[in-house]
Amino acid sequence: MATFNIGQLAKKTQVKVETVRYYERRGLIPNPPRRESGYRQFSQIDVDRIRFIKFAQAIGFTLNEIAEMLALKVTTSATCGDVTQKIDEKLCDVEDKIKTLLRMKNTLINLKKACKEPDLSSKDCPILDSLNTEEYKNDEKEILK
Amino acid sequence: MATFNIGQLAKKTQVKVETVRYYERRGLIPNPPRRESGYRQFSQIDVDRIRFIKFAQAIGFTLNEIAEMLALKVTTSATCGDVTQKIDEKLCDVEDKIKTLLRMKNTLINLKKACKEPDLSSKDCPILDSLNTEEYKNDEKEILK
DNA sequence: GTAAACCCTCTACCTAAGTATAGAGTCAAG
DNA sequence: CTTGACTCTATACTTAGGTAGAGGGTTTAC
Repeated sequence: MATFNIGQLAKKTQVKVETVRYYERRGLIPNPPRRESGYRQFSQIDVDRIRFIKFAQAIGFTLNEIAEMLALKVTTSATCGDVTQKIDEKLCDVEDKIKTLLRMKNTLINLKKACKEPDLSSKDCPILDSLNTEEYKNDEKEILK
Repeated sequence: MATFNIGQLAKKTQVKVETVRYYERRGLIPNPPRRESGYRQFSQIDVDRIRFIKFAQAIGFTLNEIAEMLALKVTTSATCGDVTQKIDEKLCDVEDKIKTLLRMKNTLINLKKACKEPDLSSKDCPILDSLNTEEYKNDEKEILK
């Protein structure tokens, strides 16, 4: 089985060398065997593992959550349902974030409408002006509810 | 004009005392006058300022960006257009984030579909199993593009 | 056989937005 | 006049996910 050094692993996975060592410290990849010199020896399994980590990150999992999922893999009593439960939790997170961002978007659009005259001096800008008035507070309540 | 201590300001704005001092250090609120004892004296203006900061944060601006906007207020040459430009930039940020989250959501839904049998042992879970196969990599490309 | 490129550990640093703590001084009520 | 609540500064710590550098050893190609 082909083995390679940390630099080659980093290249294959598009990750920095320091990041690989960081993942090892965090327990996200197993402690690799070492050569006489102390050089780490990696294999294809580690490549797959790091790609999995990067994929899971890209869909919104944190490294802690990824560690939990990887732990499931070695817990023989864990079921497929344990994994789908984590997916469901993450789905809720993602949906909440989307809702919040949509509310932000609406508020920004409303602010923009309120501020249509590009040549008004900043003194007269309704947004900066709101610092001295109560006007934006409706939006504030809107966004926080 | 009524003045009050930092604790009262914090209460009115639902912010921690340390956070008020932090905002002062960051230049987000002006250095307040002090009593003989060194106690800070705040007024309604500071209440409004902190509420503005919290509002702007809630719609996605960072403290640095908020500082920039506050700086516009004192730059007499700044126009209302300068503010709408910042709003537009933030609108793009927010829209990008929404797009990314929607892609994440789709991928999560697809993963969930792939993993329908709640009683399969984790050995057979298609997601954890993907660690040893190439299967999830299509999703990976999907999400990264 | 030597120089470049690589690897090792350990420690510190980065962003963002605070939060916490120690040790000291101040204020208000009883 | 004392006690408890408040405030002051300064410094360090937090989370998350890395990144950077110092000071050394190793490997490889010419």
